[in-house]
Amino acid sequence: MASVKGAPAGCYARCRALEHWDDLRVVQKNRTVTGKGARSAPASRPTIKDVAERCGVHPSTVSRALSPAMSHLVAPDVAKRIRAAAAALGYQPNVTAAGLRTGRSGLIGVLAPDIADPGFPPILSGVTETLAAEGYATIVVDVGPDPSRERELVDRLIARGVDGLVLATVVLNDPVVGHCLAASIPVVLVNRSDSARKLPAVVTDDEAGMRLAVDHLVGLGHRRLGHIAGPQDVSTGALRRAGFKAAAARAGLSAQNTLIETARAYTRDEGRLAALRLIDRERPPTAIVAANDLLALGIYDAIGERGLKCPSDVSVVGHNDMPYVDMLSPPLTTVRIAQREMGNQAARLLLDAIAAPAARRERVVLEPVLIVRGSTGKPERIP
Amino acid sequence: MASVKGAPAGCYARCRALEHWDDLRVVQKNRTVTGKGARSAPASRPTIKDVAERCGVHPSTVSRALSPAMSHLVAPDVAKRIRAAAAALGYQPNVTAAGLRTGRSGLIGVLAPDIADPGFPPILSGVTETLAAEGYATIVVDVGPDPSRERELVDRLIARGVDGLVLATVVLNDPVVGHCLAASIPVVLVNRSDSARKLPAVVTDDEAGMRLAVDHLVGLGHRRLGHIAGPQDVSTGALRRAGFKAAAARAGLSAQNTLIETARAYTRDEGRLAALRLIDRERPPTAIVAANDLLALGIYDAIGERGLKCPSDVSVVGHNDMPYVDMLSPPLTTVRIAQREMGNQAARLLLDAIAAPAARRERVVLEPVLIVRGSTGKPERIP
DNA sequence: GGAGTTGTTGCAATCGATTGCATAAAGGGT
DNA sequence: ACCCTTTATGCAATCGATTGCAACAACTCC
Repeated sequence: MASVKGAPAGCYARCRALEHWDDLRVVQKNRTVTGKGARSAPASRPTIKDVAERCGVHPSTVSRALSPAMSHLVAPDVAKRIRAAAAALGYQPNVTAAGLRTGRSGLIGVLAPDIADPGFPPILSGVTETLAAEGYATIVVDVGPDPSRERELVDRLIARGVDGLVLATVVLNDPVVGHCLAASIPVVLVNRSDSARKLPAVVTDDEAGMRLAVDHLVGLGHRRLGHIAGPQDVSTGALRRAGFKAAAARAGLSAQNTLIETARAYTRDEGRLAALRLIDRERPPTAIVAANDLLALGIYDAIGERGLKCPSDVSVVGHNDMPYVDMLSPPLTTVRIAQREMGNQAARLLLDAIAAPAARRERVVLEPVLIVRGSTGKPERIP
Repeated sequence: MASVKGAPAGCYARCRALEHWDDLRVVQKNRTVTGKGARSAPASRPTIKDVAERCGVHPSTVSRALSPAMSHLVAPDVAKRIRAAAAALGYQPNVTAAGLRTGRSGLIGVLAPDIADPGFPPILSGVTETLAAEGYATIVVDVGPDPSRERELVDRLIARGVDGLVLATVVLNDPVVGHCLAASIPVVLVNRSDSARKLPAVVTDDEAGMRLAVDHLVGLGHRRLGHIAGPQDVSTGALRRAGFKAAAARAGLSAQNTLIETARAYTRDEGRLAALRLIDRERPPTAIVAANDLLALGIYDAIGERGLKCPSDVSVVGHNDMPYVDMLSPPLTTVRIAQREMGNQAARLLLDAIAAPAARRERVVLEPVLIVRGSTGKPERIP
């Protein structure tokens, strides 16, 4: 090995000879490894140095030849030779080492409130799709029910050297927002936004969505509407609730005819409990608008429990159009939000923020669409 | 800064004085940064060196003090001082740098056939839960419809330095299996297995699951059963099909009374098409067992299209018990597999493989459970 | 033909943490 | 007092790729 190390380098004319030598060396190397047994990794991946030795050039030249941004600095024929050698050896750059030097890891952290929530995968899918196209990989972290872990998880991701963060978890006045700002790491929020709107975000027009739902129901003849609001510390929960009230008022409904119950979480069971509170009132609403499809599922449960029928006794409108709600009985009328598109846009925004850290904070608001199915109909008994 | 660098180190007695000096230095450093404007990263994270300087010890001592495995090598009081300084500075080790040196990244790659498939999130959730507890983070990659990308994606993950792989994508005779074996990287399969069973895997007993479904239907009086098989290059597709045939034969059904149609993919629409082929036969089956809930959804579609009723005209059994199939109309009778548990076990197996690369290849087979709901009933018209 | 360009390549420092080895001090035994 | 452990710490190399700078060649221009 030492004999080769001392060989002259950087001289084209000798390369044929060097290749010959190197082939011998490689064989020897293999034999040594096999003979000795386990010299650490048996199938240790080739490094930039191996490629350099095989070509008789300096590692730095290999680095430049293989980097699109720097390859113009190396002679075309040498670059070609290097690329060929790299391919022959099956060389793949060690991203960790490059990341240490350049300070960029090519990793993006994604914080999710709950991976198992059917609303999340489409967003994630959009995020990864766009990021993967730019060579980034994503680390998805499930925060779980305890939001206090969020801060620690962000720190862990930063320690891992992520180049940016996608947060699908933030609550209003979330301390993690300030934390990210202080760490000056590119961040983009998705589906939710912070109260101060200090960070770029991709959201849907929650208030417009509620207007679609309310107008649809009022158009059907409903005059007494219920709303099951989501957690009020989450932007969607607060905004959809506000949107419901505003839309109802605009449609001429009095405050007594707009009933609101708040769910403590976006879960089916919380939806059920809130729906029962609504149904069990003295004068129940003829239609209920849920802040979320999962809550709507709970409304179905409650309706069944009370022996009522949807939509004849109670109409139901969901929100998000999560997969397969068209298969429910009755198929759920819901406000569709473009989740995949939301993920794509969030990734795009994050890439922009990474490219130009000082750029302005953009905010993308997507327009929701009402999907009318079987869970809404004319009220049978006008109260 | 040079003046401090030259200060004597490794001497407890001088530490108070050094701390004093260092505080001064820190202030100066801050002032310099603020004054100069943007000295690269404004909020650059403190390194092990910063902690060392602050304590007047060598960086290696800090490294040892902060590493649980090595901390026994450093004096308790010094270790305490170091931990305090690290906490004060908000020091977090740079995982990238450590990974370069140690060769371990703390990253696990997960290959998924389709993140948006409702069956996958629970598995992923189980995997990340167990891995996160051991300090690992997961990179999830969506392979998408084109399986030829799998090999390249694996290589990319390996280039990223992942310590192991969880594959939820492999097909029978998948070349990627040999590729992983050759790369000698810890791998575990989940939900699917390779034909040669050369890799550790966590699967459910597919044949037992089909027996549960078939026996249930035969018990209800069905004598002519249909099966919608999944893709035959996927272990679940082939094994469930074989399980269906075996169970039907064991129950005394003739070959003419066991009808099989194969879906080209685990999708709702493929299920619909296959179900139509089954229903449109001269003598259709009175019950259909799907290899997967998504296919069962398609059966519902087909039944509706032909103006039939489930379960009175056709009973349907699904497989997987994916979220919210209890909300369908009728609620889906299905074979439940412990997806989250599957993820947990896969992660556990992978951790074992990383800890002891030479250990034997384990194989975990989970037992499925039949969940009887409303989509199965006695056949109305015995054919 | 000498000075100035342009184009290629090598050299060596660097990123931040880890770890085998050397060293120094403290403690123990006779 | 001397040698021999034990314990605690520092030193320097290392992981693999990147990049500013220097060096050298070939070429151009006057």
